[in-house]
Amino acid sequence: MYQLLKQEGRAKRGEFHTVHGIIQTPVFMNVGTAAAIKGAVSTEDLEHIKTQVELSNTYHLHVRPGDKIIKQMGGLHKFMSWNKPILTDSGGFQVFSLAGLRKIKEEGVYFHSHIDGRKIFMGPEESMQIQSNLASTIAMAFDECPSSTADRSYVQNSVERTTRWLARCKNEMNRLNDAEDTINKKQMLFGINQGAVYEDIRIEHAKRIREFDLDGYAIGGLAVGESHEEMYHILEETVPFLPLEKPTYLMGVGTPANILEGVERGIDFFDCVYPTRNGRHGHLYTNHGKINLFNAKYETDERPIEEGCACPACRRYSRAYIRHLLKAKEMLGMRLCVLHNLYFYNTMMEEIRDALDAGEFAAYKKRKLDNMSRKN
RNA sequence: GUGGGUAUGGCGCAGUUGGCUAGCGCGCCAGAUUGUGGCUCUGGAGGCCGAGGGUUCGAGUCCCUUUACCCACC
Repeated sequence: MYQLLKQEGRAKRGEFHTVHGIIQTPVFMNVGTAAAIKGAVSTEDLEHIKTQVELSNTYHLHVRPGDKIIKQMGGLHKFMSWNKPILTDSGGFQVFSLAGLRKIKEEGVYFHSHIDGRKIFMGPEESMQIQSNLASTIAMAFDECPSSTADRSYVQNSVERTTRWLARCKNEMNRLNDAEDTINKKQMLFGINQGAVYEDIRIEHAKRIREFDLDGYAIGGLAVGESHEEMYHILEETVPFLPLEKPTYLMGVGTPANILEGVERGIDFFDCVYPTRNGRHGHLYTNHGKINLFNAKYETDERPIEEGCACPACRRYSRAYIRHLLKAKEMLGMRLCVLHNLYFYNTMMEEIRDALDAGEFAAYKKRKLDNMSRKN
């Protein structure tokens, strides 16, 4: 159940009640594709860096270790020892990101496993079954994410198919939630809006999927090659056609600036690999812009990544030390960097919520953007 | 002391029978990366080839001298 607490312009401040606790929005979900945040980050760590929601991937967990094994182990929460909300991505995005390894048909998608090459079929029903086995808090509908450069007729057909798939997802989810051996009988379902950069297709699709009365609505297929301006424009045009009384989720986005712009346009949920992937590569977010710890100028830098930061890395380690760890390929280096970046994102979301509560989001956003663009 | 070997950008090396603005890996520097295949990709800076002399139209490549280091034998 979503409760809209406050609005500032189109920006929403809300609470999303789930069987695994309340999610304060806007929120940034921390990406742990294979039931783990890459970089040797434990779920215990997540409790220290303000993580509210963990995100895992249906496709990856289906391939390894197998959703049936996870069900046997009591579901994803028990398996990875994390009792707060988990959102599972449907596997739909892999249709896009693993392009070349797939064949899309009306019934679903044929993949080749990136692990061992074996052929896998996944359609709406399979995706729902897998996600039900994983027993995540929120399941995502199985969709197709067409390329941002796909032509109009392709996108039109693709989106119509995604709508048909959504109907099948909802039916299957209802059936599974009623089944006797289902772990999470209150699993929620978010639908996904598509339409590439064609605003009329986006709007039409938004109207269609809201008729399904889902638990939340995502906007997919953005930040895949189009410009930031196009992305913001699509958000401005599309979000107003999604129900205000339900959470909105901008999938796969993004940079801190993207998130601030997204919040301003009415987005509640975000997720992105940036803080984790960039952390592993030594790119660290600070309030004065991004820094690359691999740079030689940090070789003898005794300062923490960011002065005043309370994350596990900044509390006791210097840039010089962490740089050394990264260059020596010590796991601890990645770990500290990922922790810092996630802490940065999670803290920024907290600041955004506080600003919204105080009715000062616009001012906060401007200040944050100004600071981050400053050279240091 | 004798014999042999090596000296080419920060490090490790390629450089054919001497021939265009001397390459490569790593490193360094700067970017990219948006529902993650622990990656990958894209640029950039930096050597006049140990030093000196000679042969030649032309030498990192041949000759002489010299210096440093390595190995072996005394």
